[in-house]
Amino acid sequence: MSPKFVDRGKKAKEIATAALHVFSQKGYGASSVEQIAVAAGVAKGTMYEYFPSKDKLYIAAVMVFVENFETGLTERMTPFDDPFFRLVEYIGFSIENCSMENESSVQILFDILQQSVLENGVFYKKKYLVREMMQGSRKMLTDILLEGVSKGIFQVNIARDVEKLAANIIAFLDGASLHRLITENYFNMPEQLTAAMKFLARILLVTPNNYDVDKMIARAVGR
Amino acid sequence: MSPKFVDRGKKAKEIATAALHVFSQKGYGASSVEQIAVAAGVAKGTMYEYFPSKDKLYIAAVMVFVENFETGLTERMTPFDDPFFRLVEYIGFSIENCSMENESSVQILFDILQQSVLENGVFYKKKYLVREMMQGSRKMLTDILLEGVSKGIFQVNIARDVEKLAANIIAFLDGASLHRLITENYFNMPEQLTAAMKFLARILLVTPNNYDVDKMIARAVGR
DNA sequence: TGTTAATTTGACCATTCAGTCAGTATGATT
DNA sequence: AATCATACTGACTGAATGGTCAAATTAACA
Repeated sequence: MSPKFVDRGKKAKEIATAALHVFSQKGYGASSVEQIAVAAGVAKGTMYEYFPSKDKLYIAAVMVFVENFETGLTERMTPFDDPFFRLVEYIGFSIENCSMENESSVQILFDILQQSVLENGVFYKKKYLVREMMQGSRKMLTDILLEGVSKGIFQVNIARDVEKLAANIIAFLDGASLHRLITENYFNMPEQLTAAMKFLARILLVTPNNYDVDKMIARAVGR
Repeated sequence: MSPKFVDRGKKAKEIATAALHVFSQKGYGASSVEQIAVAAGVAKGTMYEYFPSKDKLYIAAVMVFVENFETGLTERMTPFDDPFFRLVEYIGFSIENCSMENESSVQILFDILQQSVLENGVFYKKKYLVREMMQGSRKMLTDILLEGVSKGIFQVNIARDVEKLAANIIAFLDGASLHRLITENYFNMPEQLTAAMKFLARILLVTPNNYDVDKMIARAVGR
């Protein structure tokens, strides 16, 4: 009288990770539970043992994505002290996340947004979930900006509307990632971002001339 | 010996317009041909009389969208002479296109992008089509910028990388529209764009103090 | 090794949907 | 009114897929 036992939490996460792969390649609608089951190396029935529906499975997969994203972002920024360097890293991470070799990351992001916007989307009635999930990385950015102000590196006046500025920078990065995917070689991400960063440098920094933006971007991207 | 006759071109466009409505509400995947047929007031069979497949129907619908978009944009900008005013109108049009009362317009935009990015999307192998369709509005923006330079209103140095600047502005606008849809009231579009426009004004204008950006945005939005 | 409950499986069901097609309706022309 | 090519219809088909469940498998323990 003692049954077989598996670590259900761990297995659920494995399945969710496999699901993330498939969902990012094909999007929610075109990914079948069967496909995901194959990718996860289990039978379809097992999927429903761990997740009650395709929707819930998707949400779990998205949560894995957000987790990975934030971990990657944090890892990348921690080595740097100067807020402006951290900002460049933040943006560099966005570039990498939409490089052609590694599209899936942006693709799932847009699938998430799609699912929030369309009438019958998974997140249509649950936009608060998406907002919550996005809060993490926005907070990181806000913190960088405020830190820059308090260290006297960024101009004081940005502190008043930090939230707005952060939201705008993220909006721009997402838009840029997106255009990069569509326009392929026509939209050169490092060049575009270098251009944008130069503007940003002029707006943010107290002493713009202390930084060589071109060199910083080049280094951040050529990781 | 003389058959019934209908203006097939006109009817095709009517169907495509109805299709655009449905596609913007539900996205490509979740819109059924039957639904579109009902919306267009014809039978499903008739759809296939005018469009050989759902994909082709989608492309036709998207073309209607792009056409409408460019017409609207042009109409809105023509009354203005000053390039900076035209720029504000350009951006104001983006705001309107993502106001909550009129979401469909942004929604179809993101569906298009989704269809370009996902493996099995309608535009996945036809990204050039999307590029072509987007060229129109990008050209308008480039023209505004160059005109501004040649009239001595915008700084000369932006002329060198106009294309990049234009691409970045559009990327930002798209990203902003997107975030607006998800974050709903948390992302206040006019405020966000006013903030962004102020930065842009400082970067673009030779004499920023000649313009009252707040007032201009307020007017452009309160149309 | 046998027992037992947890775990896994995949055939099956019900539904949805793109696309087809045989037949019906239309209306310009004679 | 009769003709007939064009236009239109909607029932049908075949394939895909979300979700179920009875039966098979597994592994901890006695």
